Amino acid sequence: MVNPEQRSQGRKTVAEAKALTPRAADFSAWYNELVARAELADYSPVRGCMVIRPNGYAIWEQMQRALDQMFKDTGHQNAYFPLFIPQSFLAREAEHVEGFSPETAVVTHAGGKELEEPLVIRPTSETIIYSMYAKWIQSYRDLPVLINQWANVVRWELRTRLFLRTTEFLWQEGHTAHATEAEAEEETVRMLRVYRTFMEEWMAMPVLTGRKTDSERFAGALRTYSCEALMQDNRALQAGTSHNLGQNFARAFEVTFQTAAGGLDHVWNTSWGVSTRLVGALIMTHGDDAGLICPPRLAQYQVVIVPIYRNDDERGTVLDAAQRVRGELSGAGVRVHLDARDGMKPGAKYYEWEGRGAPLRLEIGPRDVAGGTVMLARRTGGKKESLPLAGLASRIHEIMEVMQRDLLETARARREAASIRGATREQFVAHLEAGGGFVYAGFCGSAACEAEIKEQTKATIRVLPDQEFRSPSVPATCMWCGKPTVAEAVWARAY
RNA sequence: CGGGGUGUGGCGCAGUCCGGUAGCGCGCCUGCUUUGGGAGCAGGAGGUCCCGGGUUCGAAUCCCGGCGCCCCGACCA
Repeated sequence: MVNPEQRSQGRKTVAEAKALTPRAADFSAWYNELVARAELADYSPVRGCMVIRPNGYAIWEQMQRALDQMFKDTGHQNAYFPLFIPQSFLAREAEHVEGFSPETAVVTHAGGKELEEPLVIRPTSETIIYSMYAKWIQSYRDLPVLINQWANVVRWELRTRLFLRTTEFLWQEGHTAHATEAEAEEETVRMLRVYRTFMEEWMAMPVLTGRKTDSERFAGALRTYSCEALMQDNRALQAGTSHNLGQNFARAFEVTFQTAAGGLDHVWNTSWGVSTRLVGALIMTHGDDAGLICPPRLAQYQVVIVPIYRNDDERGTVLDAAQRVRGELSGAGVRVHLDARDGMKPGAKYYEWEGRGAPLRLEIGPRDVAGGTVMLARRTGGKKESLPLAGLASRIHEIMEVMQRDLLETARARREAASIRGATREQFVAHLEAGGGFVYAGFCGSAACEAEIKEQTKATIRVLPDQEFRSPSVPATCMWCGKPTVAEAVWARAY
């Protein structure tokens, strides 16, 4: 017996059978299918954990490379602190322990015995790092301390999504110590700017920067700043944070130093981090219904060469030519891959590399070999074009630069189209109902008002925007309660 | 933890109502023919039907009890 569903399934075209769920139909299904299709990550046997597969890890490695250089350029060194933290350390800073206790994993047994003091698996490393800084810092001459670490952290999350929120994730956490509050603030803002630069110039992802309200502040920080991006489903994603920790941890861990004047003072700390969540941000910023679109600067392979041939003769000459092109591009600093798999039709390779987000594809067949040309296809669309072999590498570099810029501008235009400014309460609610996006409006500064808005609309204040993102004019009253505005705020429903 | 859904080859699903020993699409393997946008034909591999009990001559299917996962709510990079 064949029921109607089965028959219609049997009639599906190949394209239908293999297509991702379109973003417009179900954004979250699209995201999950894309991650699987592009082989970026897979679910692990442990709930909430993920395996980052080579294609996904390659993107993270590119991110790491770029960020690491930026950290070094701003005077930071890398170090490594241990995974295990004595449980009592977390408890030393009141707000911090309250913030993280519910989501820590704790080791109580090891070596076949119960431990005298349980060990927390780091959810973040402030406590272990500042306990060490207490040993290393004696004098103002030892300051500033500018250290970063690349590490894994564990937070026992209830609801997880690959890359966006997993129980264990990879990140970097910078931890600095300074002699004055002003210096710490300067560092906090400097690193926020580094993140913004990275997100715009490498990820081609536009972000708003600004300060978090107290309710969204990092547990234990004086002030938290963040970079906020808007995904294609018009939900906001916190992409990076930078905290001015003040002297909170310095007091808890007695990180003191002798001042030039001979006095004793606590240091001023900062911490800042971005995580593998950025891979999720990249997917949801640029991906389309065909799959991932990776900006050239972060792509594992910027150019993929697909050879086309009909018989062994052609195969020989075409592969020969393809290898020469690969050599030339590679020599010119282009990350290039020749897909020489036999027995797979060119079209199938096109779809596969499009799904994986490769920015550029070169097709080389007998006609191209004869004419001394290659056929170029861009992942971002448009007609294929025939390019002469002469000067190919520099042409490819130009095209990648244009593509990198266009991706950023397209994303920025999309974000702006989904943003409204100077909103009233009615416009705020209507905008969220209509699909969402960023809403700029007047805010009275009251935590109670903020909480009520969150409860009733699910929208949170993403940031109190930095100067350059503020609106030319801001309503004089809070869009929700009508009391006088103390700051402009940007709301959105968020991941 | 509350509400809803779901568990069947690697992936997506049908079969469950009405019990008879498992099927479809994609993927995978071998061979031949193919290759400028997801190849065709032929042959083949692969399943504790989530787990444990029960009912029955017989259970993917019915009953009881667990567990996992997904979605929606309270927390979060």
